[in-house]
Amino acid sequence: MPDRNFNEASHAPKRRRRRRKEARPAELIEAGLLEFSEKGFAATRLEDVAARAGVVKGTIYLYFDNKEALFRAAVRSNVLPAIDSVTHLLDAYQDDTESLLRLAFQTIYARLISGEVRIILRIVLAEGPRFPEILEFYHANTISVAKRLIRRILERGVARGEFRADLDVEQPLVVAAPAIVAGLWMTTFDRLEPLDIEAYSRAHADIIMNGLLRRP
Amino acid sequence: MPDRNFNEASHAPKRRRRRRKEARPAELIEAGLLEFSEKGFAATRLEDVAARAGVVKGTIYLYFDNKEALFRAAVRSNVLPAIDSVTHLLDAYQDDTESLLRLAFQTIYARLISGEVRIILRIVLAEGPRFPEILEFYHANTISVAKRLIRRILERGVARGEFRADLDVEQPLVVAAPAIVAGLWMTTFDRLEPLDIEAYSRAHADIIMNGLLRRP
Amino acid sequence: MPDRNFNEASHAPKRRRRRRKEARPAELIEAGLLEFSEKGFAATRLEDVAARAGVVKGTIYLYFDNKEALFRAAVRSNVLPAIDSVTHLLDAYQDDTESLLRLAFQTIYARLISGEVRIILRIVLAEGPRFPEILEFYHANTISVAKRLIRRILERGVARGEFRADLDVEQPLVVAAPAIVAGLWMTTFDRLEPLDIEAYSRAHADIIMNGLLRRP
Amino acid sequence: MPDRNFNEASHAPKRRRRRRKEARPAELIEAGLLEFSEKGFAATRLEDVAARAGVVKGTIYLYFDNKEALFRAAVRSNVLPAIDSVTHLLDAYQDDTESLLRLAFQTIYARLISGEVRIILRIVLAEGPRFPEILEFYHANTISVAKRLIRRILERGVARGEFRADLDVEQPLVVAAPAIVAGLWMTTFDRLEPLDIEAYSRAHADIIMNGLLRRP
DNA sequence: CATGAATGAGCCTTCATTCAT
DNA sequence: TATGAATGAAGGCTCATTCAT
Repeated sequence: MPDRNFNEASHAPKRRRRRRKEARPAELIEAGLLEFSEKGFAATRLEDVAARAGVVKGTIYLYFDNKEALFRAAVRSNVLPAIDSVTHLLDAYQDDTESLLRLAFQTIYARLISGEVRIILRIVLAEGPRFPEILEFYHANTISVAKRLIRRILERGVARGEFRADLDVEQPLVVAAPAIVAGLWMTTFDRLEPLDIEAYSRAHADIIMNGLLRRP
Repeated sequence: MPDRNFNEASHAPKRRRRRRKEARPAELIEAGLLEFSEKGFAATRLEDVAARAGVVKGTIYLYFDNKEALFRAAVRSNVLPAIDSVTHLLDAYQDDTESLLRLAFQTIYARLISGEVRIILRIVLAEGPRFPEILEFYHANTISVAKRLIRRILERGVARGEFRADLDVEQPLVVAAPAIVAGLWMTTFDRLEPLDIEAYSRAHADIIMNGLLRRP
Repeated sequence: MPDRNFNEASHAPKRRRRRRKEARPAELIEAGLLEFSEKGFAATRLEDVAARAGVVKGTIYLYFDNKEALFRAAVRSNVLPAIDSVTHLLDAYQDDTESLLRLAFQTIYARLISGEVRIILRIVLAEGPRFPEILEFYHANTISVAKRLIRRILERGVARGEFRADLDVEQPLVVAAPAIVAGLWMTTFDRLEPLDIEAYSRAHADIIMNGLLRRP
Repeated sequence: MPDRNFNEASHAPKRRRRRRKEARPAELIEAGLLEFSEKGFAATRLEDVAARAGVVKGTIYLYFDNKEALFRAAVRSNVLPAIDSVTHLLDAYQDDTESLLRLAFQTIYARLISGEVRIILRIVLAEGPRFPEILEFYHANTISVAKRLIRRILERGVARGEFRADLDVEQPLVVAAPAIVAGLWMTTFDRLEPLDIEAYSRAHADIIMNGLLRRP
């Protein structure tokens, strides 16, 4: 049970009023994210979300119009940050493209392990068909950006003569796919057959790099 | 003319719409498969499943104990056949491993396009966490078998000196991952950004093969 | 499971046609009686009744219009016979009234133990309020007759100077009540606290006889 | 669907019918008690119970887990108080045992007429076989206590030389039976043949007392 | 006569949503 | 802001009843 005893305190010990106004929804979004990812949209009960956030059911409606609004907010919440960090990498990079791509892989796997990204990914795949809007949003803000990113790396490698000249740079998804599958695996089959993420990511980088690099 | 119903019978004879005498359970499973994949388990209404199969709600219970039993049956229905065809390929193969793997890729993509496999895959990923039993079943009967298959191909390649000696044959998932991602893409983002499955699968085979083969 | 294999036999091995026509409903009534007494009217499933009689659900409708009709038939079935035997006793009796009443008690308890009577009694008490018709029927054919019977015995005892002159012969129910309670006990609390029916019926006869007889 | 109070209502703010601020569960139990006794457990519709209590169906589930829980609560509600009052009688009694027993009879009949006790008794007898738990509870808290009570009175009478020495004090049920039967009669056959409760209870006390007392 | 597949109405139960406090 | 009691609309499941075979 989270702390709920600072409510009646006349002087909030921590946050200013302006912050509090955003603190509550954030808690609800966080709680919603977890519930939705565990149960799916339809099977998630707002009562459980509320309990997880330490409030009662009705309180949710102070911040969100309805269940779907909360769902959308939850999905949107953690999407953007995941991309930016990788994007900046590329712009300023000076070294050879192999190490750049390996760096990108490292970043991706680090994020996969953290959990947030995995959860959202699974939710989007699971509920996407019923929420085209979310699908669109996720595609535009995550998938599409990530694809473009990989593609630019591929183009860079080809342009600099590092990658094979006959590479189809239009298919960056192929290059990233093993990481995506790893993320899905960790939210599904991992309990049945744990994935050695270390060895897996090494094999991923190894095979793909080998497949991309120009033969000497 | 029947001197029996001379009374107040004002209603038409109301002939039952009799379908082809196909197996009922199979029709229901088929209908369930589609509904579940569209809406997810919780949001699927048995009434809709029944309607899709041309019967009424109650009829489902003549063949399945409850909603979950139907769900399980739907998932199980199309799992087994998908594997066998590929397995046989390997046992009798005589040619070089590259062409063997390319053949395997071809088979995989052909199945992905057909739809059935894709649907099940998405359902399992989406609802898996709430149905450990199904996850287990699918893992044991599909994922696991497929992984082992790819691994044997990799081992064959290495053993015959065709693939790189330092290849980590313990990570066959990396090799197959792009195909899995393609399958998922087609059930989610394809409407937003259609995947050129031809080019994609070519790039997949191209990059991976290049990554696996020994350098001359 | 009763025999169901004589159905397709072209030559019925046992009964003539006329008998069979009554044999089936009797089986259903018997089965219904048991089910109704165990579960009550509403909770009894015709499927269970049918199974108990070795037929399928639909067959019941060949003999009874609906569930209620079967229920009525079941209740009626074993009512009449229970009374007659006692009635005849009285008419021809020559001995003293004490032994006559003791004989009646014996008969009543013998029947209580057999079960049929008990079951019906419980059903009538349980479902009576919703089936006034049955209540009426049972009252007219069983309760009322039994009451009149006891009353006549009481009157006989008073008339012959054997029973107390100030006895209220209008309340025969008081005299029979312990037997009724015994019957109910055996269908309800007996598992929790078994009734020593021997000692109980002796105490019943003892106390009541003592209460009825004239003081010397 | 949503707000409907701004529309065609000419006036009337449509205030919720707010009952007296009585305890909700108690109202529901009261309503349930009546419905169950009229229709039996299976045939009782929670919608009717709710309507009787002035709420909607769903409200019941705020206080009770399910139909059965409500049923149990209804049975329990009126059991305990019914016993205590009689128990106290015995402990402090100083007078002769005949008047003590007559007093006990009076109390019992007074309660029978009030209705609550009768209703519960009938419910327990009717639904008992399907609710062993309730049967047990009722037996332990009512039947058993009442039996012990009567027995103690009988023992007192015998010990003081007031009742016959050869009395079987192990069968107190025989002594109380006529009252039980009266209670059942009033919930079943009374409409068909009204019971003169005055005369009946007098006959009961008269015969039983006569049967118990030592002959001079 | 009997079957068994199918129907359709009904009820229990859940839960998103509302609202007076 | 937050609560919690209450609502009302579904949806899962059951089962009496029907009917073609």
